[in-house]
Amino acid sequence: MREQVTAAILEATEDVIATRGLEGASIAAIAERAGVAVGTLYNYFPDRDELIASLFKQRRSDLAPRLAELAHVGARQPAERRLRDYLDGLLALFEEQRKYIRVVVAVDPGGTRGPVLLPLITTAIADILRPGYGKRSDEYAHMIVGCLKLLVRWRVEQGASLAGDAELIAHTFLHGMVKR
Amino acid sequence: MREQVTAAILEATEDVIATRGLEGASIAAIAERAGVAVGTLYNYFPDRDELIASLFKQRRSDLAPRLAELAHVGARQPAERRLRDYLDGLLALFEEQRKYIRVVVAVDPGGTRGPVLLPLITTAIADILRPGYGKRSDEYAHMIVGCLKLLVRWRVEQGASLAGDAELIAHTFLHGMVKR
Amino acid sequence: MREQVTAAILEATEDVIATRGLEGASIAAIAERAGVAVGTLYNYFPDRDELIASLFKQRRSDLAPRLAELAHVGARQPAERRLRDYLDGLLALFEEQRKYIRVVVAVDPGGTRGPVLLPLITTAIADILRPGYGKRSDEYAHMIVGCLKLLVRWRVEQGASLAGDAELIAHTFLHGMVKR
Amino acid sequence: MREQVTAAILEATEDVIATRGLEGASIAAIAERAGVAVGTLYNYFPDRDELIASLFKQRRSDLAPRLAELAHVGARQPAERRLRDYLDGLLALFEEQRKYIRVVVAVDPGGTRGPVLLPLITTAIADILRPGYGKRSDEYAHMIVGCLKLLVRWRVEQGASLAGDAELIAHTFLHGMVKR
DNA sequence: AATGAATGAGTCTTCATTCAT
DNA sequence: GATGAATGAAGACTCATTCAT
Repeated sequence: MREQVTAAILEATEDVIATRGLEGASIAAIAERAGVAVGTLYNYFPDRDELIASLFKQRRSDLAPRLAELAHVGARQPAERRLRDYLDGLLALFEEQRKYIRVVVAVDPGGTRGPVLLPLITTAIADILRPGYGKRSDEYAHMIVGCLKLLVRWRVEQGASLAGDAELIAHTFLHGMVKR
Repeated sequence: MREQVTAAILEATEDVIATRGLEGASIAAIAERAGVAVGTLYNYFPDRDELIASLFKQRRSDLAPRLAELAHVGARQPAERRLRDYLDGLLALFEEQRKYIRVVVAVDPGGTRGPVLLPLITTAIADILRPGYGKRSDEYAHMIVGCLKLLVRWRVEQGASLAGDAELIAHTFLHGMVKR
Repeated sequence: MREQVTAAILEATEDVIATRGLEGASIAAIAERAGVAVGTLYNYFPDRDELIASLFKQRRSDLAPRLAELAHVGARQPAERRLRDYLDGLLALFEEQRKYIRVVVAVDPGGTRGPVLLPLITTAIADILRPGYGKRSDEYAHMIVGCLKLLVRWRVEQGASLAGDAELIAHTFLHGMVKR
Repeated sequence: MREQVTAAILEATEDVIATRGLEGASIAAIAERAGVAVGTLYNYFPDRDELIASLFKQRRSDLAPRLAELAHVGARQPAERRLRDYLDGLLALFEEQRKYIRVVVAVDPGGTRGPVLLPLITTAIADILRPGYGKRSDEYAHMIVGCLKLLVRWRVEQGASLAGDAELIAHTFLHGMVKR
């Protein structure tokens, strides 16, 4: 019961941030979207910062194990294969979590106060690349995540699907862009 | 004289946004950083929105012609060569404008209210790529700009130099990552 | 409930304007007089202008029908009789609304932004006089209202009663001043 | 020299108050109208209140002796004759000082902070009436001044002349309104 | 436990006043 | 003396947070 209200509030928060941005996410707006009174929010979260942080924490704790799993799949495989598979799984996850991903690509920066999703992914990719790409792997990881973020943001803005983007990114980083 | 104060205020604004983000850039904070009284800001800018917009407009009007020039260099060259040169020039520009670039990579999204730098670059890159890469060029352009943004943000956070990053990005997109 | 708070705020506004004038009626002063916090005012009125306009609107919509009624009483009577009766009713109304009348006599001018009470009265008196006094009735109406305003302001300042003033004004305008 | 600048500033103040009202008479507006810098005003007047008070004081010290003279004319005459003459002289004075009179009829209330012209006139009229009208003379004086004020304000708004108004008021108070 | 009105600290903005040139 | 940019106190308004019901 308490769980359900908590979940509803977090979902409302996600909605409002996705729609109006972090600054537009006033307590009043969130409460309205959640269909509860302002005071009720404060029965579930101590303050606005904590509420927003909770959204990130919640989604992260949903996604982190799945990301971890993705990262460990085929640990014996060559880096190229693992990258491909990781991106594949990642974008499937994104497609499934479209709403939250809108938040992620809209908000990211800001140290520990943001969704800490992209840093997580960056680390995972760096780890995947390390065996084959050595000290460059951190740079590549940041580059890949940058790609991912802006490409996905663009897709989301256009209401387009993410299908094919894993392959697009993987191929580009492994072999370069494809001439027509 | 008036020019100098205007410039100092814009620089203070840039500083504060780079440090505390757009929302942390209160009039009081900017005035303090600029070493002037609050009221003085209002002798130079009609209100906060206009002040911030002016920063973007100013920097853009400094950078836009140089970006345009970069985009036109070697128009007869093959796309690969042009991309390399463009990124090269771009990162030199970034290095020169480090402070403002911190703002750009920290703030970017947000329609016409932000620095409109990255969209400008995205378009330029797409134009460069179009001859060789056809309909994929928009996707590639977004990807490259994503790379650029996160890589640069990372460099800036670490206080590292951007030298070599143009080559890194260009090579990666043209040929894929380099195995060690 | 909401009605009561609204009424209390309007009354506080009336009080403060009567005491310190329109310019002295700061939001802080009104809130303090009303015994509520500043923010509370904004739960009831969108901004200061609207608050003050509401006071005028409210009082006017209370008084306007009664004024209209007064104006129509004895429509068949001769102008002299009607004027006497109108002033009689008017001053009874004033006596009853002493507080608001302080505002009216302190503030009046200023187009549609003020209490629009005196213009209303001027028109009514001009209409009453027209049959007997022709084109002079507008001048007489302004004169009578001027009399009324300064006489009432004087009475209010002295804490004196308005009883007898209707007769005083009516007699003066009908027959001239009375020698002792 | 100093006199001339002082006079110019006071005239500018008068102008601005007549045009935009007391609240619209900002230091900046007055300085602009006077064609001097803001700082210059403060070489002539210690602060805004003093500046405005000086305008009133100045005009009053111009007008007071003339009013006093008017009040003493025909001291042996009967009250009726004196009232007529006083109003006659007064309105001639008003016509001559149209600009300042706009200020007077626009601003009046506010104790000693306003132009103290009307109270002066009220006293004079009461004194004139006292012999013939006894204890009523104060009331009549306030009434006459009220008449005067609103009638003049109305004339000024309409850009009309004040000729005939002295006779109009005098006759009305002596004999009542004239039927057509 | 839910409600939503009340609260008041924090922001933006204005403008009388000062003071270096 | 004149100038007008700089100053900062004061006022309007917002919104996260509290609390009586």
